Amino acid sequence: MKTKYSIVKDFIKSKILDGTYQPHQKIKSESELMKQFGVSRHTVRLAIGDLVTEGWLYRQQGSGTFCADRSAEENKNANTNNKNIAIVTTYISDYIFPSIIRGAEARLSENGYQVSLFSTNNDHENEKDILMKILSQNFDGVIVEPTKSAYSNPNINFYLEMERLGIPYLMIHAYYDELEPVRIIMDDEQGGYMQTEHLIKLGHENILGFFKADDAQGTKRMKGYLKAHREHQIPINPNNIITYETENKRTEPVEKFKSLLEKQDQSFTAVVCYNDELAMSLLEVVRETGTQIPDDLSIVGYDDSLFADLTEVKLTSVVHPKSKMGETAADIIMELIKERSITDYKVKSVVFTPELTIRESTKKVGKLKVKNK
Amino acid sequence: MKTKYSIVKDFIKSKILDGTYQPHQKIKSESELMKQFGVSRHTVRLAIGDLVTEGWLYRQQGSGTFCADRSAEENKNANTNNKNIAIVTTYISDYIFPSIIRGAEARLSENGYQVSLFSTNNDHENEKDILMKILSQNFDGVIVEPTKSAYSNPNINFYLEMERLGIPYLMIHAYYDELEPVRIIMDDEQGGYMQTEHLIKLGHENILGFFKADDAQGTKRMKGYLKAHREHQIPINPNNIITYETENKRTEPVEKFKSLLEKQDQSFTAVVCYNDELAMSLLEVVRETGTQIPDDLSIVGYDDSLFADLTEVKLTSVVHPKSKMGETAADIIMELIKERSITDYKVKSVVFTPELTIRESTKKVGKLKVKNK
DNA sequence: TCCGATTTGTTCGTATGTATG
DNA sequence: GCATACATACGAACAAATCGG
Repeated sequence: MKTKYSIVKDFIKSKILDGTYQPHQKIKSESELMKQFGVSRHTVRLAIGDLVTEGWLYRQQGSGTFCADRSAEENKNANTNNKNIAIVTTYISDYIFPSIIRGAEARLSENGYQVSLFSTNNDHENEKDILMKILSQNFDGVIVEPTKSAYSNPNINFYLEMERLGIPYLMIHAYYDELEPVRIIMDDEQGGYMQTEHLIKLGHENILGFFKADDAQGTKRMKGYLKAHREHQIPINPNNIITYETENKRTEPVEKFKSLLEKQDQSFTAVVCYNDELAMSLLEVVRETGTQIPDDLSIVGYDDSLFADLTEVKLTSVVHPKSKMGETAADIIMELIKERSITDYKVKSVVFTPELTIRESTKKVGKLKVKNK
Repeated sequence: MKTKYSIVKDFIKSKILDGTYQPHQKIKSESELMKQFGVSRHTVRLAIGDLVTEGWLYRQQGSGTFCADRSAEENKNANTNNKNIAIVTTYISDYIFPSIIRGAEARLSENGYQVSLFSTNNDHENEKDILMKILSQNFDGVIVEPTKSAYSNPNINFYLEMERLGIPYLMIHAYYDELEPVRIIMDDEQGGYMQTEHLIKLGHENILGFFKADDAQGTKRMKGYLKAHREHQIPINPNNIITYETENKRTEPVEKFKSLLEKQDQSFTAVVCYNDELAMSLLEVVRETGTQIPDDLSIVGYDDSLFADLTEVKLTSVVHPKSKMGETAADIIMELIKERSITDYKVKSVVFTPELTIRESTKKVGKLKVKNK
């Protein structure tokens, strides 16, 4: 060991081992080391580079070179230098999830990460199995779309364990309130508000609202629906609010809507839908009864999905960031991994502001009432 | 990944993974690599240095740089008894892929396997990167949806290397002919035949055919289209066949269809579409020109996707097994892993027989011709 | 055994790009 | 906007090990 770079290397290493450099502490900059040892930058970089690959240091461009925290790293994950990220969603193929996954996968694989996919099928038991599996391996980070986020979660402990092990995670779409995790969400309350306000401004006063009850998005959108009514001093008819569970999403709301349409005394003129998927189902019913959209009935969707623009009646809908949300989640989980520190959720969380895309499914309320078959 | 040293690095790594460099074989010298890539020695050394620390190469001063023997190391990784399967698709979010992935994921996770997702975005370069990544880890099996399966594949070597390492893989949707892999496919020729024959039996004799040119499905469906014509002794008008590439799927066929519709002398009465996605795009055009489906024009889709049943004109379409295909692929890859033997592809391969679901978009040819705007 | 060509190892200098605070 | 710090890249020189003749 008489080469210059190995002298520099040994010097830095000894400073770490004798405690002069504590984990996450900045070490001398390259130029300082050049001066101190009277060597070229290249030599210093060789020394530091070796120590980085050996796990003693990490570099951050623009910021400096830091002492690595080797305490947590003692576990076996040191040998497998693969970068793995788990994505846990409720459903893989439904609706807008593919776009979110695509966005995340694209961004992550660009950066050399590998994506493992898990789906809970909206079941807490499955979620538990998956979290256990994730915990028993060595993922660098986890992106979670919470299962039944409106309810209390029996798997909180697994997330806490993840924190204890220093595995960063973040939640998309919604989050378990108790955890205060970093999250990438929409302002769903604002979204529900915008759906409803749009209709109110078109003169509608009797507005049906369909909301999913088992996820936080649904309850928040309903909150926005109520807020819009209150702020515009429109009385709320409790019978106008229909909630449903994910399991029954294909039957429950459709049947309730059907029976409401068939009532002689119904007088609603517009519908706020939890999402475009539901809006499509309701449009199906509407078509059968011969009701005209938007002449007889206005309808607002949510997510601005492919459906919105595809069908005969193009749907007024709230824009969902979709793949953008996936990309953002990917970027932030990578940041969290890089920092390896516990971050206040407020620092990293992102809230997307909803926008309304107005198409053909909404219209000023007219004299016409919804026709019964 | 666009830095010069990473290009050199990837090049060398790919040579190792595709079997060009065998263990202990000498690789190109630094000066040769300098010439080959037109870069400085520093850059070459950076690339090689990385690969040395990652365990792919070892250097011997005065002698050269050599491919490392990783066989011992593979065994070390092998004892991490996680069951991992990679799924490689062209696109994640498009269309019917989410259903296939869901089907496979569900079945695999039931059996304790973990699914890693990769998408090539229909680009051979990406496919190569992904195959390299898969080869450098320890996957138990790989499910591949081939990229541009109609063309010759530049990454054959990586699949051969997979075989050499005893990693079972299978292909879905289509396959690279040279490899004769186990495959889960549809009888696309039969599908194309059924689409066309259905129209012929309804009296149509002037049938447009839109086919994707860069995947095997497209060419096979076209083959079926031609066969149906021949067998029913309907003359084929070459101008009736339109092919397009995946990259242009949103523009090329639509524009060609538009210009055909606008022609004064056009006389086609039906359209065979490569898939429902295309059919939807064409329906959009049709709607703008005021042409009536199915009175003025019959149209047949393929895949029986969500779209088929969702729109105003419900689409006659060939049924695609979708999630069933994913499940089957999962079952078979698990069998292959269990057997750990080289199986004749004929034993395990599955060919789904297509069925036609007749809905509202096709009708007996009438006196009416397609109207021009 | 020595020589010379080749190949990797170490070191210096310089320049420009990019991220951070 | 600016200085700082790391990232990438080019060029050059000499040292040390290897190998064939």
